[in-house]
Amino acid sequence: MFSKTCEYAIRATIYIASEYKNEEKIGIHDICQNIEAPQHFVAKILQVLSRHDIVSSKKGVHGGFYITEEQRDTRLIDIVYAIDGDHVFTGCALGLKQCSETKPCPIHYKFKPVRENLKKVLQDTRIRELAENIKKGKFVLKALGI
Amino acid sequence: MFSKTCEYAIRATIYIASEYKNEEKIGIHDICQNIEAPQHFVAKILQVLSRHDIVSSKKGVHGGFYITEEQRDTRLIDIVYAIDGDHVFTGCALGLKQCSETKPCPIHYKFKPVRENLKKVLQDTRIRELAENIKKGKFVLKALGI
DNA sequence: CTTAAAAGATGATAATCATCATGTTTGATG
DNA sequence: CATCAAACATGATGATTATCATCTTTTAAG
Ligand code: FES
Ligand code: FES
Repeated sequence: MFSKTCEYAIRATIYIASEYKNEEKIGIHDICQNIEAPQHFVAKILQVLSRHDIVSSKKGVHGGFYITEEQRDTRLIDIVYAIDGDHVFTGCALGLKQCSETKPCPIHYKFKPVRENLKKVLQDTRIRELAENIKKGKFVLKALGI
Repeated sequence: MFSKTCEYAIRATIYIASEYKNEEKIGIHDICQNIEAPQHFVAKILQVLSRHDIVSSKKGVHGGFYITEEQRDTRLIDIVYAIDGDHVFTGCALGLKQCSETKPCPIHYKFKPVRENLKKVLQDTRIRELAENIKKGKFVLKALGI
């Protein structure tokens, strides 16, 4: 559904939002350990998110990643757009060069509700909410056990 | 959503089903021209579909690909399983090693209906129906114009 | 029974995506 | 103002996916 890059981006953002408080920035090492992801790769991804104003960062001693109150309102769809682009929403499910309402592929109309449903979910879901749920322990950001 | 391999697989199967009649097998060249896909690649894919009993083939003079009446009842989900496996249905949307109901990721329950909807569509759609619609000219298998 | 046209099989190359490594810039702190 | 810990930037490697090429097997037909 999403690229791995995008999966890591979402998990990292949620983790930062769930951990950040009292101005204490979160280090990349900490992040990667808690979302079980490769450090260098996630570092690169977070730089992109930072440029897109989805997370914030600070260099130097006591630096790290953090998230502002406004950024907590980021919707999942913003992250998907920033990383994967709009392909999943506007591309043809069967790979035609153009997804078109007038010259559609055979499954266009069958897929439309699926895609609209997906889009709606991503549009309606904000980082704030997901981070709260992580804090409450309702959900996890890495597989437990083995 | 699907791999390119899977997209080509579905398009090729639909094309074969829409063209095959009077025992005249369809050649790979014909197929690829009409679905706008790379010939060698699709040839390889069709061999896999053939082994999975999704399409049929015959070697030699007047050989080619064709589809039986039973094979026309193939559901899209069968093709997806044959080519892409079950990842799209059972994998975690955020890339956790395990998608789990008891230790889910933050978007598990939000995605559940999307995935179920997707699965239902793929389960309910048969090649026969799609091929009929192509014949009627309601849909296309390659982008028109530029 | 030879030929040629077709799919089948296998491996090679190319493109894309994911991951790793290395050095540079920034900024708090003593 | 020197130091060091952090993110930033860029490029290199590795893995996976997509595509291409070459040869083999099958089979209708002359
Ligand atoms: S044309 Fe294929 S999904 Fe719209
Ligand atoms: S745990 Fe992530 S989708 Fe089920």
